[in-house]
Amino acid sequence: MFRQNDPTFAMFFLQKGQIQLIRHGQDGEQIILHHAHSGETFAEASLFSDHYHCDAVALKNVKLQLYDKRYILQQMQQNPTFSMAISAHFSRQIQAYRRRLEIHSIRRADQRIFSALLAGLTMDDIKSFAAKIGLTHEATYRGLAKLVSQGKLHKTARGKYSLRCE
Amino acid sequence: MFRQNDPTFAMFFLQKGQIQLIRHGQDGEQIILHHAHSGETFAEASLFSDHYHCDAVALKNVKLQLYDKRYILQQMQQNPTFSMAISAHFSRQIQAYRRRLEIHSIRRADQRIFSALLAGLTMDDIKSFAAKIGLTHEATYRGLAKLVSQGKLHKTARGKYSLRCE
DNA sequence: GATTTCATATGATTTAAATCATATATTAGG
DNA sequence: CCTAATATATGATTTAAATCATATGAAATC
Repeated sequence: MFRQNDPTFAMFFLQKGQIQLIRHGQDGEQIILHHAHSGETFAEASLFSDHYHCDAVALKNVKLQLYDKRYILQQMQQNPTFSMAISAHFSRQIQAYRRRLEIHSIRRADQRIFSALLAGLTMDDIKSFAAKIGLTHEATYRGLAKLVSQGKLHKTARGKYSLRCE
Repeated sequence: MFRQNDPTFAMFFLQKGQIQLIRHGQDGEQIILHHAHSGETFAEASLFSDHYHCDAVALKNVKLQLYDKRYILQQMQQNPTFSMAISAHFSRQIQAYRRRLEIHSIRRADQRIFSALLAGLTMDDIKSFAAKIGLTHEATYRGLAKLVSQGKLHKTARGKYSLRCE
């Protein structure tokens, strides 16, 4: 999508696929800053910066929407309602990330999985869900099975689970 | 600071202390949404919501700044530069949280600690640093000792560590 | 100044998730 | 349709962090 130090031109909405954001240190080491999954926006901070500070590399075939930086900034200048909407969107993301961090701090796999589902994290497929919440897929399969046996989850189909009484 | 369902009146900057944000579910269960540490803002989303959606409870003696909601929204309406500054602040926070999530996904304690320090996470005291990165303080002490023995960190004093060549 | 409290630090043990292995169901591709 | 690749699922083993325990240095309190 873009490379570190490229001039910024847009922020993105990832409709499908997966994007990895990597920063390159001066001594050549790579730091993974973020894995963007489908349904997420990324490179928001590029709106307020001249150059991208990391690479955005597609890990799967991706489908994405591009939001032109100049257009957004212009709208923000002219249209307070637009600004407010952007800010509101950002603040909700901050909220969501804080919650995800708390979830990541839960040590027991089954509790972590359950909290993640309560928080509304989507489980498109189990392997990427496992990665999202910082567990191996094996631990996630076992945790899901445990939650089903505890009656906290309902298994609707192979690989499909739903919260009870939701 | 506030209780769930209270009408929103402000967002906060926590100068000192620790605040826990807790949501109460309908069946009485408590969900920890966030632990705010000194130097962090919280309740940003309250700017765009009528009622607080969680309790904010002080865990230590706190010192905080209060940003009046009406004033901020009024400024955002009238002053595009202000709006942009708020949005830029939010987007940087999003960036930082994403990075922290990646750090949380690193399994080896020493690597997690090192990445956190590289990312610029502050280590005011080791116990709260350990909590921030999702490790026990014991694991953190051991990880720090290992990093020192590997020559990646320098121990400047009891409980004080610094990155080499920074 | 003595005492309590807490952070730092490390040793011993337990535990649960990671890892490695394997099997089956499902999907994708030739 | 057949084969290959992948997701789901679970068993066996390893590993490293959590837990429990203990000791010391530093700061706070009386």
